[in-house]
Amino acid sequence: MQYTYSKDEKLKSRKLIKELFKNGKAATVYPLRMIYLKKEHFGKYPVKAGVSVSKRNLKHAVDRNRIKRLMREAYRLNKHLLYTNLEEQYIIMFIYLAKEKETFKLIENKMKDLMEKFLRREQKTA
RNA sequence: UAAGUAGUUCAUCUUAUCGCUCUUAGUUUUAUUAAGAGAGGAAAGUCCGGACACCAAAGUGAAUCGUAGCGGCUAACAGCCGUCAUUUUGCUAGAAAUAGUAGAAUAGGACAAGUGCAACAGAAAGAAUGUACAGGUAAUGCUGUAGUGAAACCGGGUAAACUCUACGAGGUGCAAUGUUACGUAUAUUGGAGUGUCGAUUUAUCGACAAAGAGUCUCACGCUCAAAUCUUCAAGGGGUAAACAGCUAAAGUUAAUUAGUAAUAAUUAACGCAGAUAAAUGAUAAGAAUCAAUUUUAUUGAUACAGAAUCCGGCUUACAGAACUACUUUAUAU
Repeated sequence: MQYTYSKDEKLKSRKLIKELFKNGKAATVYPLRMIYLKKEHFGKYPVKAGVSVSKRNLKHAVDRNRIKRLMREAYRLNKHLLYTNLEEQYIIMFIYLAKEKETFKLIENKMKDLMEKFLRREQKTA
């Protein structure tokens, strides 16, 4: 299993992001919220994912960068949960809801919980 | 030695594992391998000044805005340096006025164009001239003194009051702008494209007048048209895709020379981030510094803050460390 997170695995197209926010469904494990949508994106990987932190919650760019890096790191180390269990292609956006900075350990644990919650829900509907 | 003020420099470090962006080279066909590079003194606020780009000349005047002793530096500036003046603080001299010296501050042109404003006190704060006393005249606040006040007729004070003077400023910003691709895009619908005169090639040309559009506001000036066209309005769609712009630059470091200095010149070395839902990171261990507890180990903290076209400034934020200068206090000689 590769623990990479290269350009092809990132959600970059503005068009896709617009569509995601319009039609996507949400799952929350505080302080993280996941917005996801089943969508053929013709990439090589099963998932395209991005992260986002609201300017309203964290005022300084330094703090937002820090949280985004932690979230990306947590996703990178745990994405195999999604890759091994998904058969169709998805686009996902992770959003940080808290107004304070959190540690990496907490974010990683919540990320795992969130992914499991997401998988359970998708397998039920499938 | 300690504390304070000002200035300058730096602003945690090392190793391992797992990653990200760019460049180069290879493998070889779209993935991977190797090497190298990868945030700041403020990258911040967006407050000034430029470079660069476009606006169909990028013009003149007005308005508006800005600057304001003098000289210099600079691509330019509201910045910096020097200097004069004024105000002010300390010290020294002196009986004092004041002078000398060290530092700090200053939106520091003009009230001899016009208009406005001036608490309290005072008759009166600007059309001056009341009262008392004295002097003087043909006559009169004509003259002096008293009284209030910071200031009472003096070319009075006041321009971070209007105003005047001198000088300066066209506007919009890299989502500028150019190329390519996608897209039925010169889509579609509606309105307007006038009048007079002259020439002839008889449907074109030229001149004049009026209207329209553009030129940030106003005026002038300038520019813009003949039907697969121009302009105005309505109105729907689409990309926010790729490349260029995009980082070699008023560059950084060092030395020498010129200059009181800001700064400039010469020589040598270096070649120093270019992302775009946006790279420059995460985790673990150790070291360093500080604080607390306790007593020699544990716990906690390590600031302010993250490039977005690029430079020069200003302003604001900032744990701590080092150096320099000055001031104060204590100790020693």
